[in-house]
Amino acid sequence: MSAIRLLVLGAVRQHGRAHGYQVRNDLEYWGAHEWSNAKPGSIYHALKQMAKQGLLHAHEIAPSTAGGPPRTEYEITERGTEEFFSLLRESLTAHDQKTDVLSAAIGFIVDLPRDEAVALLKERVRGLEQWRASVTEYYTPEEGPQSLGHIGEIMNMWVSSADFGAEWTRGLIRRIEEGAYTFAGEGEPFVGVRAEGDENPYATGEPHEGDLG
Amino acid sequence: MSAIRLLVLGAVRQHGRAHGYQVRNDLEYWGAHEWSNAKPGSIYHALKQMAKQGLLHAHEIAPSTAGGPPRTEYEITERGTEEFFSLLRESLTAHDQKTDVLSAAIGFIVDLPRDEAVALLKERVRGLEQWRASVTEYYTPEEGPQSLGHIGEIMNMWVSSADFGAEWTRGLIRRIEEGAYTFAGEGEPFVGVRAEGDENPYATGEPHEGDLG
DNA sequence: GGATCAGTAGTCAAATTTGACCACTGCCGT
DNA sequence: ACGGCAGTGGTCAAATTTGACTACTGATCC
Repeated sequence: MSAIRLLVLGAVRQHGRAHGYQVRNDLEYWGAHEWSNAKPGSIYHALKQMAKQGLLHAHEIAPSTAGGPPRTEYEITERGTEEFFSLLRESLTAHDQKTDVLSAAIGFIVDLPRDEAVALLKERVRGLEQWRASVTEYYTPEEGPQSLGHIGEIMNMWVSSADFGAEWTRGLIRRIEEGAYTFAGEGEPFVGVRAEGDENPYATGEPHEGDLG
Repeated sequence: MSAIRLLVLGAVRQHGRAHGYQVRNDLEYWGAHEWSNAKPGSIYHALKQMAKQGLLHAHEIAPSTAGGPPRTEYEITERGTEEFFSLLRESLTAHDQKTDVLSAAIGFIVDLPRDEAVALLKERVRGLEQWRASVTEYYTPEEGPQSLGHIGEIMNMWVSSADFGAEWTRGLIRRIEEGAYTFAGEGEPFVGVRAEGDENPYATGEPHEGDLG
């Protein structure tokens, strides 16, 4: 699973109602074009697809206020909301995911209650630890570690990554448990979208030096 | 860029001449189905595509010795070899890549001379350091770090990942400089493919507990 | 007053990826 | 002697992703 569906669902959800370009802009505001495959084509495709699947409801709208082709506005449905939370929970707990999925999930983590967020992250750590154990056991050949040659470096990288990921997650859990950030049901939510007309301080036309590709 | 082209090119190259199923098997032997998108469809597609592009030469071959449809055998061309090394160098140095690309590159690193491998990895470290600097500078808002809210955790994750990646790479450089492994032009190369009929100790039908997905 | 550039909004063809499926062989148990 | 299953070798349709492109508005430059 790529991160695009989660990102798009979450963006539409925060707006209540949004057209493609708005979503596109939010994702850029979040830096998502730097760590995920959030290209225009993917976004519009995801919107259409999820509308077809009943996760979003499409409103055909008159020509836009500011040039360009007519826009379609989308609203998240109940099924869409369920799907959003399902994706979010899965993305937070599953260790076997690419970085972009986790990044996206962190971006929406405050849409969950604080307790649940912590519980899910703890499950993530457990998963990482288990996976680390199973990899080291499974890929440790009887002929000694040298029989793998440099291929062993790949295993080494996985295992180290797992350790790093677990450690980082523990840090995040600690911060959340100590009261950082504002979670669902704790009053004024964090505003993660720009108001109309607000300028985006992080957006530049071309990806800046240091793009994640 | 995904890792599949590098993997397939490298596999064919090591065999001298290989059919799709052989490639498929090598990749499984390397565990690539656990950390990359090396599914049958992708592999056969990549083979055909690269044959069309002149990177591989396709030999139409009689029905296989062991059941199933007729096989096509592929041989790497000169252009294919150039492409292989080009992809390999890029994958080793570029910090803005997904893990699967780096894993694949590590798997072929010994196809380079030792000096060059070290140089490329050092460049990787430089890239990571620079990128870290540019991200921290670029995404540090004037209103203080708290203005980003939990979104700051995403930046934090990137930056920590960069630090981890750099540190891991430094470790690898150290091991290589200390003489580990056998690189190009240093005699008997590491055998990374199974001989025909050899059984694969790491293959199971279903991905084992702890699949990277 | 025309060129051209940045911003708004989205489309399209081509390439790639996914996941399921086909067809055949040989072996193993009953 | 025959059913089923694992292994061999690959195809296919559908979904997704990519990268380039269209088309329009408003402002700015010279």
